[in-house]
Amino acid sequence: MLVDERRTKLLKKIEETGFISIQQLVEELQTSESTVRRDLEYLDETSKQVRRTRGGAAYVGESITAFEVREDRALGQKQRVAQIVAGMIEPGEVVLMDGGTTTLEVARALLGKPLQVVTNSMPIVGLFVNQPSIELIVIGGYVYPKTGVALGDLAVSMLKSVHAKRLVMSIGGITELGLFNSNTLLVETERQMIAAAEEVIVVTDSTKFGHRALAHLAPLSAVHRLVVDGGISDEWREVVEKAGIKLTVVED
Amino acid sequence: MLVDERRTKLLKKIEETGFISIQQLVEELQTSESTVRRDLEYLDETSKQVRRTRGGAAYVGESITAFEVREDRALGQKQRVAQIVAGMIEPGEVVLMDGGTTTLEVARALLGKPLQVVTNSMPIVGLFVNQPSIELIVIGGYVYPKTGVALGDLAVSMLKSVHAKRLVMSIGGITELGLFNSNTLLVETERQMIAAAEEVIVVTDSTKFGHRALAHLAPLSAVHRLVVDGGISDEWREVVEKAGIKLTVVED
DNA sequence: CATATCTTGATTGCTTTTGGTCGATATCGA
DNA sequence: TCGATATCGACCAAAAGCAATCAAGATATG
Repeated sequence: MLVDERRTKLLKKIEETGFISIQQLVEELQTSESTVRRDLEYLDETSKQVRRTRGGAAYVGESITAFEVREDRALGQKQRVAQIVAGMIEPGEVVLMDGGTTTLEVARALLGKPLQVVTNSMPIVGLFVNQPSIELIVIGGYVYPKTGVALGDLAVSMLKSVHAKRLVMSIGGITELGLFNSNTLLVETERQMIAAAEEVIVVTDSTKFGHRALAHLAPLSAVHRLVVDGGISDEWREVVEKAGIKLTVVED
Repeated sequence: MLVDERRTKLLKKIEETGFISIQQLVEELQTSESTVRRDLEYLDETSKQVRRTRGGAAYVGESITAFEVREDRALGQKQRVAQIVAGMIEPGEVVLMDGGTTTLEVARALLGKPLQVVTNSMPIVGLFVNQPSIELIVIGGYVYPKTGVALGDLAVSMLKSVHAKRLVMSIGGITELGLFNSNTLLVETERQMIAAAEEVIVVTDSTKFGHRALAHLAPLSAVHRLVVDGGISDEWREVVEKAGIKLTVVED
């Protein structure tokens, strides 16, 4: 193999992968470690697209390759569901928002829309603070560490003095007996949220159906709308609709 | 795995979670405890976004968005003042924390110390959420946009049901007439904070002396301690000490 | 054809990185 | 308060990576 040919191949490899080890290059180019080192040294000096690092080389040029594209796979579904829910919310409304990763996605989809948002979720607070279009009211209380949600008596009593048009909430499980969640303090708080809202929108994924969690939250009759991904079975569709809930299924 | 790659991943993990244990990092990065320690040590020194704490590492950057970055000039001084104030606070205490850039700096200096923190400042919430050593109680209410502080009736009534050992608060101005701040809603909330705390620590910079702001907050007699930078004049020192306030001056 | 030059692969010490151990120190629960 | 446990920093030996060097073969040059 010619020198230039080998170096071109090498550069291409680095470009493709972003990172590559010397060992890997030795194998792929069928040459010695010394040669690879020398080639890298040369490319590092001349091309300015390659940076040598201990153990290999990295591509630092103007990203021909999709560096960041690796990350977004499973998010697609949740984001589509979130978009649908966000579309249900009218500008200027008062929206009560529960914690959870799905509701956080909904919050992202709401960015830019003029709203009054009431929430006990610190991640959502972090998202909305300094958003000029959003008037933010935070529900205080003991912040549960893992989820960043304010709970407890303080939260409950504070919720008693607010009122919202819609509630967007997520759940830990759902059966014909109603909604479930895993934490009794959380359940207590969420009950008060339901009491404070005119319309209750539950957003969940289809895997939650048929699962009960530790604590019973509310009967199905408390829910007005439910948004779920396409994985929901026909049996559960029927259960939900029989309960008088407006069901929206977001197909893949 | 390459060194830079590993450190990048590590930094990302910390950023995502706010706090992460060494054990968790060992598992997720498939490396040894020693290596993780060394990487953390490196990141702690260089990146200034990461702070090592016993058992893991915490993200110290502006995790809750970059809001109002007027921490320009006297930053170093502010940090020294913050360190002093943080030293006044014993592990295990209940601390009530006001909003403001100086108190935020105090909060940073408190990272890692086991405490119960009560606050209405969303930036501080963003800093402490996910910190295992800190039990966080957030004061709810209407979130004032520019500063990210919860105010209003809801905040006041919630403050009525809490009690704290110490209050760390900042002010807009101070004269012999007492403390001042620029926002009546804020003043109302801060008055309730003073009522809820056993010891009131005011932290400020020397430029605030002699300036009145829109709203009178409290007389000097409400203050127990005051921490200020070295720029304070002898006249003001005397005024403060005459008022029975324990004065700590942090020299440059 | 002989010689000079270049390239390559292997070897050799040297440095960096790594993973484990050990005593010291901090934290937590009784 | 006092042990039990966890975490830490310092140290060390092994492994990995590196630059420098050398010899053998290829290629170019006269």
